[in-house]
Amino acid sequence: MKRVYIEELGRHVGEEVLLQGWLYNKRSSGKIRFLLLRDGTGVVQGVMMKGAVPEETFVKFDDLTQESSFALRGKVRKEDRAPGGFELEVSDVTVYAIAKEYPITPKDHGVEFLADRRHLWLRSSRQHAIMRVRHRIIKAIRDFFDDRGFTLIDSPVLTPAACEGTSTLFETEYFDLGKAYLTQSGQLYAEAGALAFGKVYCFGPTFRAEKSKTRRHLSEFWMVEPEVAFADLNDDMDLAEEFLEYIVQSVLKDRAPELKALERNISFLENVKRPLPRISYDEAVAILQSKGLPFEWGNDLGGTDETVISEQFDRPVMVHRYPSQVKAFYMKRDPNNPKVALAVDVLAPEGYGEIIGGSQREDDLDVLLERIREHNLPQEAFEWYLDLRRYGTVPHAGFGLGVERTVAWICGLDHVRETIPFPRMIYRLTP
RNA sequence: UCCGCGAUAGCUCAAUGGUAGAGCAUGCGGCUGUUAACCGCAGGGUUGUAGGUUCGAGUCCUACUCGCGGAGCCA
Repeated sequence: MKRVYIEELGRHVGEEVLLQGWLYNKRSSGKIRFLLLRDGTGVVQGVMMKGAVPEETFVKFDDLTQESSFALRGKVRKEDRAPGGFELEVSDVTVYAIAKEYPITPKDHGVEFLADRRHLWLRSSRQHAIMRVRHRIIKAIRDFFDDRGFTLIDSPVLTPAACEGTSTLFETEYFDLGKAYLTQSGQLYAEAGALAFGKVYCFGPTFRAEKSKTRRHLSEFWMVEPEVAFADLNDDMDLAEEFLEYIVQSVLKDRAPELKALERNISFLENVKRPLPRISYDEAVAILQSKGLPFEWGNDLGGTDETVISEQFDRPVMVHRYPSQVKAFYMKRDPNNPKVALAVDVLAPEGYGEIIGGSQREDDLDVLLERIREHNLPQEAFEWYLDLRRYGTVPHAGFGLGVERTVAWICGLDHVRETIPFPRMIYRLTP
């Protein structure tokens, strides 16, 4: 008998098949019994009628508890009354393991309870939908760059010093070489890659030890960072908007059932097409002040400010040319206005905040040396980075996209903790 | 680090300072098309910890612990 998955049942109508999985739920009406089997690709109900199957098969229903592992054999039937449109006319039941009392019942649970059981929570349909969207987003990210001639140059996780010298890092002992830090960004290494390969991206986990406690922060999160040689800020923004359009349209095309299961209103997502609006920081400040917010030129945008600005647009908005004082040392200043950096942040709609941060990089050796001194960074730690300016420096630019914020936005979640299989937060290291 | 909110059955939550309850889950019974099925019965409690006020505290007060949200910081 052929072993099949639930998602392919439509191709096996009328056939006898074998399905293997776990008990999602069961219902009985006396002489007719329904077993809901979950196999990771979907849920289907098996139907048994008393008298139509041997009594020893019929009573196996009584033993099965939620999440017990078992197999069903039977004939696939199109059935409009069944969830999913198909059901299995059960001829045999094989029990593999009876589950102990399963803690996650089909009723409501609190966030803390579920987070403590994240390893089980992943079995639920909502988490299933989120992880399948996450997977599709990551595939879109890789396809996008792979199809455009980018080379994957991953950056190290263990680094000798802070990349940007600003945020708090996780620290560890590294043999006899002193302290090492978990990376907060692969960008500096991606720059080396860009000057070696022209177009590169790195994609991996990054770490921040800030004691942030908000719905937008994790201690460990994934970031993809493309870097392109012979590119300026406009090229960078062109790439970012094409990239976002590709990601969102890929998810809309291939994960519509999952978005529906998440009850996501997709109208904002359907709008994500080029061109995306581009406004300068100065224009953003004008918007904030026109809304009566007490915002002064020179400050960085806070969470509320980002929400107010993004509400003015029906799709992600790019804010460029921030005051250089609030941006990292490696960002090139605008030759037309040295007070601002050639930086861009992309703000997602609906208050999801910054999902992309990027810039054109400082490519002049002397200027970069001055920035390192201004930021009180140890020059010796950056000598290799300065070499990139000593040996054939060129204008180059790149950006980083935070995967979890992107998943939260596309899925319409209210917290990034559901966007990654095992979230790491300030007060949570397990499971 | 600061501000706010919270902690009662395995879970989600009720309970005017006066006998701690319901739904789900679990066990038993019933039901020939269920859709988080439904109906009946049963078991299940040191009300986060420590102290205080009171004739009497789940409820009021103090401290602490843990969690959640926000601010700051950051992406």
